[in-house]
Amino acid sequence: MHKKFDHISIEQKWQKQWKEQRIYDVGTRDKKREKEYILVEWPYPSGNLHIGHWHAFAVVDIYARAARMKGKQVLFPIGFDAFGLPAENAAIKHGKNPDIWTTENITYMTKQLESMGNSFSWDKTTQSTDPEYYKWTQWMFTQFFENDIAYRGTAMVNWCPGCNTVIANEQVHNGLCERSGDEIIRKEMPQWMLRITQFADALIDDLDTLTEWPEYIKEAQRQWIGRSRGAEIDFPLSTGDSVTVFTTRPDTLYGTTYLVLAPEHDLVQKHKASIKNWDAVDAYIRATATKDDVTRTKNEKEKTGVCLIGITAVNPANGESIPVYIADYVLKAYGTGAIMAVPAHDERDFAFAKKYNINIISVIDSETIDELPTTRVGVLKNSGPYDGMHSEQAKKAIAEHVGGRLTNTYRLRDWSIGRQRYWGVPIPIVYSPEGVPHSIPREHLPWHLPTDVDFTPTGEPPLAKSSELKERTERIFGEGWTPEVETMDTFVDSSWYYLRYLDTHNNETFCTQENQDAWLPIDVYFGGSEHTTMHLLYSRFWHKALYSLGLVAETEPYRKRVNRGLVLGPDGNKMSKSKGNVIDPDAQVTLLGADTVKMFLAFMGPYGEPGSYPWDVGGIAGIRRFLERVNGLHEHKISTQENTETTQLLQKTIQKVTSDIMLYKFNTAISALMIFVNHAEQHGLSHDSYQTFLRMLAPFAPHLAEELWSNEGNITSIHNELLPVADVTKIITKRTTIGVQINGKMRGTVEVDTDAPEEVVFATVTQDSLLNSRLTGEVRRVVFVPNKIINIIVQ
RNA sequence: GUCCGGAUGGCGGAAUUGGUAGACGCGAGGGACUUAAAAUCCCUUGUCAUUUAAACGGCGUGCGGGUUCGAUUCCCGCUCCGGGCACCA
Repeated sequence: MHKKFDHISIEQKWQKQWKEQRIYDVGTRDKKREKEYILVEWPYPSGNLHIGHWHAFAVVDIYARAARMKGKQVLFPIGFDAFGLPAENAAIKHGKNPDIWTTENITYMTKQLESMGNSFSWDKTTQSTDPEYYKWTQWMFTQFFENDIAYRGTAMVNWCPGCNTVIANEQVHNGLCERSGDEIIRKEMPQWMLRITQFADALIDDLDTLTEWPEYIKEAQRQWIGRSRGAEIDFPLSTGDSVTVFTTRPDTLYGTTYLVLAPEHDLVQKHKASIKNWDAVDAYIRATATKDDVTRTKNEKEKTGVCLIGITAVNPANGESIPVYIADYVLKAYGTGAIMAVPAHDERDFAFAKKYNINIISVIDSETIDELPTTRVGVLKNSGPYDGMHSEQAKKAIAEHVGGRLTNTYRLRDWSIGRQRYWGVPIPIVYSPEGVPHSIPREHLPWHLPTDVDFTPTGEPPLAKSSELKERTERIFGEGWTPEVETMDTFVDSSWYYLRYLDTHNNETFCTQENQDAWLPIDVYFGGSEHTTMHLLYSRFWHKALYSLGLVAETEPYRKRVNRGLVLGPDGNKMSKSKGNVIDPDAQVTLLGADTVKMFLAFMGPYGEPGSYPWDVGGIAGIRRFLERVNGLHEHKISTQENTETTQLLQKTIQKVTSDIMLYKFNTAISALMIFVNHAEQHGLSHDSYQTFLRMLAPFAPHLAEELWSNEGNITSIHNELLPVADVTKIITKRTTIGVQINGKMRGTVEVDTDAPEEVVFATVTQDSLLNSRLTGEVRRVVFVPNKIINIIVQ
């Protein structure tokens, strides 16, 4: 009977020792070794590590450890993204400062993280709430402000009149505020913005340089940015000025029979006096304002709008007078907030024109007979001098003819980063007595978050209630100066943390050029698919903005990106408290051990493919059984010569395991380890093979591998060893089994010498009485693939 | 509606520059050990039919076609599921 697998004492013992000896610290860059910067999305300190965190960090640790055991210098940092709403809500609920709540959570979760036994680079940790961190978030903002990347603009927001504040999209239900029940008004408000749209082309085009990103992630970003190529065209109005529309189809300009403005369009208010049916128009504008995007798309199957009586426009192509409408199917924030409507060639315009009896003129003669509307391109008709021209040429020709400007428009909008919240980075701006914004000079950074603040919601931004902040501003900048009272969106904090990890304690700069050169780019970034278009795009933008200011040397931060799958509850549903299907990792670790939990999560399915995997109670027991057998494997060591098969299998296992790890296919790597153990238990293995196996096991079950390694009398850590390298010469086998097909159907196998030629294999088949009995008639053709298959076509 | 994934045993999943489908694990059934149970170990396990049996055969990777000596893999047309986006001009 072998020694029991006492995971609790083994794990405690080695975690303590690793921590004391700091074996996973990276220290300074050692140029003699290749580097590998492995990044995992830093967690929010919600209070408890859930199974998703384990899936995110413990499984990636296999990859990190393997890289280290390949002799690389590995940076595998972890930190906390600690600003945000939950802390503020908890603070409101418990009357505690968010700082205390956050710090307590971080302390607890750090302990939980240590129980994972990960090889994190604990000497490189940081957190977004540390003033030494947000000092640089603020500094970068001031650089952006001074270079017109950050600006004071306006954005459409959900305004709750009851709460007297801006409400996030997810807090609006059926047009009503989740908290107060008041009807939400969509309105434009002044906001701090970042010019992400200025980088839209680079954000799309540079995706082509990211050759190691999965295509589906790049495609998601392209779609999110939503670049449309088209033209801006001016339509003169009867009021004397003009309206600019954006269109992707300038070739259909002759078919334009009306214009539509977004109800919120500036020109509507401007020409209030000229609009004869103002009451109806005004009512429509007010009705639109109460609709958030969700209800607008749900309930608005039918197109609605109001004609602006008293205002007409001129189609610049043919000089004809056309009516002007407002309609909520045109959005203020997209394009120019106004469209030229071509009912013959746009489905929405068609439905609208039918309803309001507007002219429909077809200007495209497509090859096939289409019912209107058709959005096809084709040869033009009813288009004056352009009749007979093809759409593609006509787009440019007609746009130029009417003085239009070829341009792109994007679905992506500028990033609004101001939040009327307490628990965030204060926006480092002060206003002069005249109300002009100025960035706060570097010597006053960090611009501390004040603590004399009542953060219970009243509608007023919490920072506006701080007398300390007010006094501080006047003391430094002079009487009458006032502070900005908004804080930043937390996506800002996480847009550059990968840079701070490289230089966590630097007081002079966010990260030295030397450290950047030493570690960037990030070799692989592991994360959740929910961040594909938000965080991942924001941080790429942030990096490009820094690049445009000469603060970083490369245009892209992440060389590879891997999105992991999702762990579901045992019932196959998403884990949630209300469903009672939540698996508590701490309980599993106590019961079965950290190595078991980690290996089970790795064994569930291929990492890096967007699947979802139910937690299988029997499955984790199977992993535990496997580790117990590994724990007893030393009893199968033999002092006599090892079986050749065992030697070969070991080499094959090394090959399989090491290559699978690099492909994030930890599931099949573990399967290969199991196959080896099954074999070794039956046939025995040498001392050398045993130790080689342990080194392969080390990334997967670091505690157990260390224990068994030390039991072998080794005095240094197994995690400072190198991964075994397969000896290919030992894998070559003398005999090979070849599949035999007759007329394309599998009929059996034959064993021949490896690399045997066709004649030999064929002869072997004919010597097999069963196979030979099927070879009736004339052999017409033989297809032979060496060492794999022979297919004999008869008759 | 649209874009991106996906569909393989009772379950999670293996295997694709087209070449022996179902590795590994779970579950299930049978057996050994035990007074008994747990644990452990051994055997069986895609499906259908035939035979006393060893065996051998038919079918089989969502559905219907196609290309090929050979298709889970490639092509065409569907169905269903998951995720993203959605009046985008």
